[in-house]
Amino acid sequence: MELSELERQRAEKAARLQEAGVAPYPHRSHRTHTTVQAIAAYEAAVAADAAAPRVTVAGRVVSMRDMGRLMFAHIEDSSDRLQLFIRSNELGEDAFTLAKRTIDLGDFVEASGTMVRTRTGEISVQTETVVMLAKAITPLPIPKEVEDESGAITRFSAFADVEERYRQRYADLAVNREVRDIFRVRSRMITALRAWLDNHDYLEVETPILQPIYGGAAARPFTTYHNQLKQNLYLRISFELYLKRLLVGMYERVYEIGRDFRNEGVSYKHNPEFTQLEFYCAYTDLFGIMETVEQMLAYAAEATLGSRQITFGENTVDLTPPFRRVTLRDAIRQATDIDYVAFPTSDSLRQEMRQRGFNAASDASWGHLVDTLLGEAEPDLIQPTFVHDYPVEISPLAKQKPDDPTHVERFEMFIGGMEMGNAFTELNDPFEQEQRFMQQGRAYEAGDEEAQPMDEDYLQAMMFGMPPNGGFGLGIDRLAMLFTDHRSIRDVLLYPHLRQRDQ
RNA sequence: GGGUCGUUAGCUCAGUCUGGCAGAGCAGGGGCCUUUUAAGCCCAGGGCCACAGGUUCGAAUCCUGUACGACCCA
Repeated sequence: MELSELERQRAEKAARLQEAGVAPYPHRSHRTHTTVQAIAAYEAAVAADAAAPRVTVAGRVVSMRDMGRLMFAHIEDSSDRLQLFIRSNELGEDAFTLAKRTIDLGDFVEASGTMVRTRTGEISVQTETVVMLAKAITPLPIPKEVEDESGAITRFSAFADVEERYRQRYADLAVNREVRDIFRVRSRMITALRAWLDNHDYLEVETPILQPIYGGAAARPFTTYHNQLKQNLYLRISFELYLKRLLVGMYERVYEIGRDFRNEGVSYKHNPEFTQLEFYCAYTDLFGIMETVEQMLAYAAEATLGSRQITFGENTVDLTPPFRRVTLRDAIRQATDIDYVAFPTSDSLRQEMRQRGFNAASDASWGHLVDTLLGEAEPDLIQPTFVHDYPVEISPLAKQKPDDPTHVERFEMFIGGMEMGNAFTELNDPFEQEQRFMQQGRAYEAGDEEAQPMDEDYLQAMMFGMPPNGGFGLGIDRLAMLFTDHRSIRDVLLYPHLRQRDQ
């Protein structure tokens, strides 16, 4: 390890401790109270007119004010901050000097003493012993901050470099408490979704991440190789086909929460690996799924945030059922004035789009052009909206509408101007499914790299009989963006993908 | 993939337009201080100005390219 000047100074302090017979990295802590518990214990003692409690607290040193033979410091644990009131009177001359000379901002320490209120009124630990728990060598960019009467915190030169925050998330989390809260909300949200599904007789399952054939979504996969089997494998792009096989196996309600991988661009709403929730339910259809999703999301919002109204940027999103329903045709008509049904070939639709000033790639299929048009409508879909009835060309796993075989029973759900989920009345006719796969194969031959490959085993499963069912896939990261009011998927991923940097 | 902007001390940033000794606050080091909370005061440090090349007597600054990132567009 090559140490910087500041790191070298701190390493010397660790050595100084060792010389004084004190371990800079002792094995154990003897904490009796979290900072929140210590404060609560003091307030309870005051209320009961009892003696102030003795505590041992532990945490990271986040501020220090050296007054000579007296010093103030704040430590922070995962519950809160607490002031240490450290005097040579209590510690004794030698211990006080050692503490002063060896403790830096960022160190983990443990302090024992009696709870007191200082002259300015702050509840503190009147420290009798202070022990190093873990010496920090690299200085953390711990900002100075001031809290006003309303509790609002003003930060001075906070650690804010976005790239460094993502690359060294541990440092970001260590110094930016509000970042820690993002991932607490994310965790509570997933817990709530899981609880809702568990309480509605859904079985949580785990299906393969390494797959011999990828499928279930329109995306390019990551490819890997199994050395011993001498076989190419793909990282899954969705769980869909494996979950629906389980309905053949007589489970009626299944779900999985896990990671999907798509070999595509990185953006504020795309990461190469992302978390997905998919569930499938037998004996229901697209419209049953809509109601299920409404109930599940309303519950998740309430359980996570205590409200169905969610602040997202300048908007307030209301997750109270029912959600708005609009056909894809109407949504696109409203946003672009184009009725794509009137332009049933890629050439005619492309011409119409270009005439009206929209971008239309020359090599795009008709289905992709419709998808491009939907992109025009997307930013305005702020309140929860089920956009339903999709062209069959871009929906090879969904069942056709009984009265219109050019369209399928499918919806995409939009909230906050983002696509959040995708659902079908699932196709369970093996002969029709085979035709759809073959059509996808032709699309692939024509250059559509996102077309879905034939999956013989999936067809075999369906040949045994698959009950009618509906299914739904939800982008967990995007829902987390909504729940935490963040605009970039990177803000809700602990370790977002970044390009590798030299050194 | 294209465009715009950014990269200067451990952190947050000036300095770049108009080329001329590398700056501030915080953090760190030495000293003073027994009720502070962005504590205060005194002293002395700390730099591959992202990287490579070019122009120039002289480049953090101008030009070209590269890397990484942010935002916008596709």
